[in-house]
Amino acid sequence: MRIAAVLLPLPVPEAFDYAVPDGMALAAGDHVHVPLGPRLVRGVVSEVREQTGSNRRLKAVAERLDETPLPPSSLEFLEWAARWTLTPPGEMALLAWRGLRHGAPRAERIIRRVGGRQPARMTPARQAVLEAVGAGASTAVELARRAGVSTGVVKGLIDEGVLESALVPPPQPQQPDPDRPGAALNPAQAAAADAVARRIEDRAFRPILLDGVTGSGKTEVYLEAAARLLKAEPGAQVLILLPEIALTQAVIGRVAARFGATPGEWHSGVPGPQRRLLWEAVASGEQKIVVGARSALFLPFKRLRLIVVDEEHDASFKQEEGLIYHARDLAVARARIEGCVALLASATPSLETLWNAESGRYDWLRLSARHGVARLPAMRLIDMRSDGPERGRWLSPALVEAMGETFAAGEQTLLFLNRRGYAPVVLCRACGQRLTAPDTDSWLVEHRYTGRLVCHLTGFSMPRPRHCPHCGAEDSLVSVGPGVERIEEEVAERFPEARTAVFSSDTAPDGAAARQLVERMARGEIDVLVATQAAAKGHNFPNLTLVGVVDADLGLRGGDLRAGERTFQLLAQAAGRAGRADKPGRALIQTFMPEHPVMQALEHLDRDAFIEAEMAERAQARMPPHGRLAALVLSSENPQALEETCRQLAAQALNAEGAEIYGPADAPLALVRGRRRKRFLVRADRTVDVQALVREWLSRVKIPASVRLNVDVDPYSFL
DNA sequence: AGCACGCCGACT
DNA sequence: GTCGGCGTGCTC
Repeated sequence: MRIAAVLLPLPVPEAFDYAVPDGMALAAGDHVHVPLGPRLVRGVVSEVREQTGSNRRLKAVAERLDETPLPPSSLEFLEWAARWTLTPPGEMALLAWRGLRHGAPRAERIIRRVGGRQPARMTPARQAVLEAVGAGASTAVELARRAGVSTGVVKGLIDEGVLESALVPPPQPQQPDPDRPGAALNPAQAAAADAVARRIEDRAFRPILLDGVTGSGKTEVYLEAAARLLKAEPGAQVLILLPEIALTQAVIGRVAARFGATPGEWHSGVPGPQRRLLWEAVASGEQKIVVGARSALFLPFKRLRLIVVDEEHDASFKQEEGLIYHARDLAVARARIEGCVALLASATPSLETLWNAESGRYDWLRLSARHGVARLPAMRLIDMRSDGPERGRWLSPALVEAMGETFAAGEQTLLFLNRRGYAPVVLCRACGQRLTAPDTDSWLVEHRYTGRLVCHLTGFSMPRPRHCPHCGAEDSLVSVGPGVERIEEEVAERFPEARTAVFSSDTAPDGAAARQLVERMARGEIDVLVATQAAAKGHNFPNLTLVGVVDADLGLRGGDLRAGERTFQLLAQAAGRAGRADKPGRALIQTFMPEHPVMQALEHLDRDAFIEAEMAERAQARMPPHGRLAALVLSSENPQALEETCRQLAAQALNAEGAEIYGPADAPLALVRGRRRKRFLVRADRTVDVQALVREWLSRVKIPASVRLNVDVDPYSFL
């Protein structure tokens, strides 16, 4: 008798065994329905083996589903990732077949013009429809929406034979043409592309760091390497991972221009049916190039030969909610399992990656020259203790003066402040209380455009009240500190003639809105753009010559491990926006601690010195990348159960050689949505298997159902 | 995650 | 005397 191990989307530590009914052809990777208690659930077979001893009576697999199976390397990757992140393997597997939740898109009914036929009677509504349809084709609903008329007008034109409707099947993946001429590469780019291509030809696992300053042309390098791969091996597949959905459109455009074919697009914003189509095309090998966010890592590639992790240092690769994983680390693991190249690209690589490059575990390719004639911006620190603005203002005289010069020259300014909304804190002048979301410790942020107070942690929001909710005083609430909206207000006061805009996840909530803002900026329709990190990444504004960092110290407060590293990366990237074309740029950085190593490194654009100092500090503290961390966050609505669980965990904390367990401590946000939160931190030397240590520790303590435990291996956020 | 089992308050 | 609240525990 044969046994199938089946991964089920449950919080259980291993696959469940089922008997394979006689005559059922079943293999690893197959999708099945199996009985679980009183119900039938869906799962994926991880292994089929012969029964050895008849120990237990097993239930039988109910049904093999007619779906594309997961390829063996996908399964292997999932199981490895589950062990690495201490996630139940079935829940990890769910990420891989989530793309199958929807059916494939059905053939779509589209409307198009018939020859040059004109309607017998022209009306303004009909005119609008004919203009909207132009030479292209679209659905009736979409067409009517664009023309601003009802679908009845469209129908009338169809009846008259001016328009016709036709069924078009969903599009097939477009095949990239690697023989199209690419961009002309400078010698450094050509050498790097050649080095990557040769590693790919080795057909072996190899991580490569592509380390190049902003504007040095890293994208061209990896597209050229991909072209050489696709030419040599037409069945090869390439995955390009990006930290944010907002960046996908730009890269998709670059890929399309290089290869004459739109790549597959994978992220949460893509509609379900389209995702199903891409999933199948990736599994069959039809889809050669995929551009996506971190979850694209779980696609069922048939012959993955190159994984690119662009902006590899970006903290957005760390998934923080639900399943917690770092897509960059898992990308390297997937490359190892596939036996292929992982190319990590960044202008400001993470310490982890630099450490691997320095030790020779990764190849290290450097691009130093800025592409074309552009030079790095002139950096200047502004000491806010001596040269700051008057009370209630946030822009220093030096920055305002520079903005004036820039504006007078007809050039653009980017003011960078990584803080959404109008004011980060609202407090009552009468009682001194700060407003927070219900049953939560985090402060409410004032958003003046919408007139609401918003909790950025829980999503709670309310209209700005007239009375203090604590003491009832009227008109006593004051907004403390600046957000991007407040900076824009100050700019408008100081430069009434300047055209201003705010770029944050509030003003550009989706890709389309972001693209629109970027285009307006690129066309020169905005003089001063006030932006959060949403605009710091990857956009090129030729007429932008001044970058002002409003509060450079923001990311350094709160004292988490990577505060310095992250601040350097973010601000170096923001400053790098200035002066990309032939105009010299400058960056002014407002700080209360100009002597801080991060500020010194920024002023002198001396990344290497900063990295060296930071690395030495980490080595001293035996922190990553010189050591490893894991965080356990326990939360519960029941304070007694939480206390008791923490007490037991603390009592069972094992003292292994080269590892320490700290805690329990109140998590920095000790109360979220009515749940109290406690935290343990494990620090270990690199020689210690942290996952095994945590697994062993947790096996000794029974966690009651009322207490939720989140294990975060290699934590990034310290909330 | 579901779903059942199990032990204490308001109803025909 | 039952219906049902959700706390606890198990599912191959």
